[in-house]
Amino acid sequence: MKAQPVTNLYDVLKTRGFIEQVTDEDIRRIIAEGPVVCYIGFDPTATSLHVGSLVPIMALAHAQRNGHRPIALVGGGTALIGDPSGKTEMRQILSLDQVRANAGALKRQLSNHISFEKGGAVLLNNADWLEPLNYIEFLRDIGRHFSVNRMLAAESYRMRLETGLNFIEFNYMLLQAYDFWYLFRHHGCLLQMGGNDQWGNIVAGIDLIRRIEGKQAYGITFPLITTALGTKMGKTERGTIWLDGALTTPHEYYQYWVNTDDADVERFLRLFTFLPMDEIAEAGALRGSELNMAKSVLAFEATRITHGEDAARAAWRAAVTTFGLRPLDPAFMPSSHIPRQKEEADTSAIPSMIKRREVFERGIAAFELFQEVNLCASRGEARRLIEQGGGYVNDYQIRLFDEKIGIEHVTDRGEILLRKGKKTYFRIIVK
RNA sequence: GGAGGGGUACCCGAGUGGCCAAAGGGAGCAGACUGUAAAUCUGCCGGCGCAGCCUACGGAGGUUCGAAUCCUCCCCCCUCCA
Repeated sequence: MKAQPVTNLYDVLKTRGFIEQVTDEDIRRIIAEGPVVCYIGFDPTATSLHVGSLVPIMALAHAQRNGHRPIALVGGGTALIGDPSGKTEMRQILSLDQVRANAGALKRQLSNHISFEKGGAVLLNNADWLEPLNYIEFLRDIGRHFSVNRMLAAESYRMRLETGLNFIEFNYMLLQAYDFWYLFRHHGCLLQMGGNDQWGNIVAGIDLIRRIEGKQAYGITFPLITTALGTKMGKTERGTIWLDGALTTPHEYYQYWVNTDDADVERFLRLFTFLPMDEIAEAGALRGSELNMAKSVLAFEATRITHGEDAARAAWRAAVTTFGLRPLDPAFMPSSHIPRQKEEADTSAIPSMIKRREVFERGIAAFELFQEVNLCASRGEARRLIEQGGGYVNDYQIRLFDEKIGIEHVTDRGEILLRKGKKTYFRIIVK
């Protein structure tokens, strides 16, 4: 093993495609001089983070890997206000209880990517300092530093000035600026990162720090990541790809990544894995169906990062059993832990449901079964699916929509494998 | 508060008494072609064992043999005036 080359976090982020805007290029020099405390805010607006939050999460992980100290800030306080940036309508304001519950879930998930062990990353909740704020004091100490004229000029508000912006949302920028100042003062945080829609809020924080402390702080924003098709990251036909394994199984998660558009593979390997850049460049040079190897690696690594190695291997085995093995040359992307040759067939990662043996002794119409396991939303849909030739049992195409599925379909593994179309599998465990 | 415009399926959007389960587009699903990619082409796209029935055009009533379409009241959104 050769020694790890000295890397600059800024360069890492830059070459991997994380940087859209920087408030001041000096940040590169400052990062080179020593460990820096940096922070990114996460809104606890849902019970889980999703793939769309992966860019900031990976950025924090890179910071940690390069010897810096990341702060993940849960916006428990600001979520009570609602950030108007980049939104055309007012966001639903969450209740205190919802925010608290979501903040807890968020904490658990972030710890898959970042180590909060002693001396590592820090997880803070801005409710801790925002809630005790006193309105009059806040206006006198913080509010006086803000120019309404300048705030109105901010891109994040301009759009909303047309549709309407109410006072509570208008204050969001002050609170986020206050967060940055608070973290600067109490945690020595010099750098805030965030999505490009956060630019105005980040700059406001830097200004506030300059005014109160007379010191310089920095900001980096990430590009908005969309797929080659122009869709948002992590949003699919079937819904959001969550990071919580209970909401999106590791198998679905793996499948999401393995279905990446050709044009996105190299970019996604840079953003969503830790594999070295030279290996990624090599993978990106592949053409046509060869790119599928790179997609497997992407899927495996992305799944490994959020769900762990075991889950990733199980998802890989399920993919290999249903879609066939693609042997990988050991010399191809050697840093990846992806299995490279045949392992035992294993479908355990495929979503499943337990059904009683009697059901199949009696026999059940295929379309009914497809609807019952939720492969189809209604019986009508299941019926159409099968009539159009998209229904399979154990990889045999069903001809009649009401074909009886019986005990003879149960495999020696005690399962029935249903398939919808080319790639949606469902496993019935017969007990 | 006054005047006007509007609320149609997942989204956009046509329809202004029967031919409307509602044009067209997008999204989605399936099939063909492929590489678990994209593009393209074809079919499907409210529910129900489906030549029939049920539910649906903001909500509640009403007129009519028949209403998304006409009338009344209510709710919501937008524009202009105050």
